[in-house]
Amino acid sequence: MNITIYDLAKKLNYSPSTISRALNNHKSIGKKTTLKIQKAAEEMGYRPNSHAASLRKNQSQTIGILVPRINRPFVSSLISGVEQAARKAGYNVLISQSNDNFEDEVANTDALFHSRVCGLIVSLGMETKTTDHFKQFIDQDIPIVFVDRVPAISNNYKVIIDNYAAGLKATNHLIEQGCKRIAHFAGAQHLNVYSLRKKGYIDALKHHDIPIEDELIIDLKTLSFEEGIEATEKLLKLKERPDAIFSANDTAAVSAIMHLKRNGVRVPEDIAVIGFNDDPIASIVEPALSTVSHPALKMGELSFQRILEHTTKKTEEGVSEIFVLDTEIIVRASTKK
Amino acid sequence: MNITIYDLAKKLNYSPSTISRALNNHKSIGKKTTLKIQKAAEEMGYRPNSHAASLRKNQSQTIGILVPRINRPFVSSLISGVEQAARKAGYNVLISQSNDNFEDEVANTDALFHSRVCGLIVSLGMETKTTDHFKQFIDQDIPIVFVDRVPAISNNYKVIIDNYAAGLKATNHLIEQGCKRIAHFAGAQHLNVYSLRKKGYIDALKHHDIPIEDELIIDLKTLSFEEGIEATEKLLKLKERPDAIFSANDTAAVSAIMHLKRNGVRVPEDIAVIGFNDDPIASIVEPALSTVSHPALKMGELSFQRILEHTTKKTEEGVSEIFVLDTEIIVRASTKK
DNA sequence: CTATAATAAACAATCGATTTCACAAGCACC
DNA sequence: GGTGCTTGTGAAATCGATTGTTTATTATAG
Repeated sequence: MNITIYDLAKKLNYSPSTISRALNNHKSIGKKTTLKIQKAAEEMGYRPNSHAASLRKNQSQTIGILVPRINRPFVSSLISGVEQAARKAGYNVLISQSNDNFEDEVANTDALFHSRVCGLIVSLGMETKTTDHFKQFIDQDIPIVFVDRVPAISNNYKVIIDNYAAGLKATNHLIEQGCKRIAHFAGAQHLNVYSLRKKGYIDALKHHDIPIEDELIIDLKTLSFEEGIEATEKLLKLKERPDAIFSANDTAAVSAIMHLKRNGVRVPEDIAVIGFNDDPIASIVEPALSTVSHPALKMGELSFQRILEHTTKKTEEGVSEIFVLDTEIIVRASTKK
Repeated sequence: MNITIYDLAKKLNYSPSTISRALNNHKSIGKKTTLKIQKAAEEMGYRPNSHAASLRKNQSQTIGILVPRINRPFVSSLISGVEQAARKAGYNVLISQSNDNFEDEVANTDALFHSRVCGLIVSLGMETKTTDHFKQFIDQDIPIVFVDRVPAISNNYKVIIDNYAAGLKATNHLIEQGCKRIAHFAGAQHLNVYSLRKKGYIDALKHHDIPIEDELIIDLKTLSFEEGIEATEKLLKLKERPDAIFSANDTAAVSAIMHLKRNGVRVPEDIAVIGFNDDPIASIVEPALSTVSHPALKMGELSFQRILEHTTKKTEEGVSEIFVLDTEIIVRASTKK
């Protein structure tokens, strides 16, 4: 049914080994032979059986992606970027989601490992505090690229944005707009994306000699729409209300804007709001939400590049490289005082 | 490095074939033997090498997904649903996107075919008018499930919503709100999701003896944000403006609302708007957009179920079944006159 | 107690590509 | 003309699981 290298061998009067080598551009095969074989393979519609190759090499031309949830704007764009780059290079992409559940994350990691992926791209779940489940990859020198939500371990690649700088920039932007009492919706602090944003926020205030007030910093678990409303409610009850909010994501920021408006608070005049991610909803809410843009697609592409380079260049074991991408403050109506 | 059935065979003093059969619950192996072997496999952390099995069986425990674009709310939810169900059943999921480009769609279909996926879930691209590239699957009795954007061919499964009924319902809803001149933003008419929605719209008008006016039906290519604005602009220039818009997707509907407001047209008082999909932006825009909800996650799960049943139940070749899911009109402020 | 059937497990071939080792031909050199 | 080298190719083992065929074992019947 399918054409194999044996069929080619018979047809061309070469041995299967020669066919295999020619198709892989092995240097030990003569140029004209290689060309002849490749042309014939093309003509006969030969398609390599990737399972056979994977079995023999104990590795597949497939990379795995593990994310908390596929259907989030940032994540789906990230995946899109990975897929795009991988497909172009002839790699397949296996996906899995942990639902921010640690056990699922471990199980899926194992499943991808046993699928013999040649590389793994991971964005950690909310609950993840240990990383033993990734050890098996490191042991076999299978590259792991952590994206966005990364752990503090080494022996892997990291593709991230400078969350600290972004936190600084966002807060500075509010200060430039004349805000003096800036609140912060912080995410789960054991995830460095959120703790760094908070740190940036705090340092920006310090640089401008603005006191840090605990009542203005609201730690949220998931930064959901509902939590955004609750947090906003808390701020509204304060004796001295803030004049700005820096939310660690857009979802909470948008819900804040909507809740503020419902309560007769003007945005940005009374309270300016800036978010994080540049989700589609950010440009739809009114006033449009200023935010920090996250180059999701590019992060995906870059992540795949890391794996490809590691795989092909055969870099020495145990490399750890961190790639930091730029963020951009997108100024919209919600912060234009 | 990895434990194989040979290791198990040696350890337990059985032949590899017995091990294999025991692990697959083959009836020709005694009960106690089966149990003993399975327990030992578990204890030793045995993991089957899926590539070996795939090679031998010429088929993998992997299903392929082919969609136009991963990072669209409907699609990423669909994928999420598929992944969830597949993972639970021990299947892997390969993804690929066509970018609504026909050549990419063909190339990716081929790639998935040669990856020996045991089933394929497809949502067609905008440009797709022929379906020869799927023939290879049908020939080998590999199940294909078309979702949402489906072709008119048989020998496959289809998981869809009743677009005609949804078009009817949406239009009827507007009529019930007292609208008399209802415009329609129609999508590419060679895709039946859009032509059926339009048909529903037209028939709803007919049922209520409302004349169908060509100037109120605006055919759009992609229903993008920009096209939504252009279409709205056209409507505003009409001598007699409509009092409602039924848009075939939310993106164009939201951009219409925003453009209407910019032009001093009140929504819903002057013009009511209803969309389609229930994207996140629908509940953020003001007034919140009424829309037709699409059970994306469930469609994904169901699609996978089709494949699983086809694969395990070994149904006769050439079955074609269509699964039609319910839609729901979500009434929000944009249509409450 | 033997013959036959039924059950349990082993043998060996197979899937398709890769890769180690071997080998032959061609050439240069002394 | 023999030695040593390069270049090009082939034979055969291998990766790990599956499966059709055989063999060994046990149970049942006569």
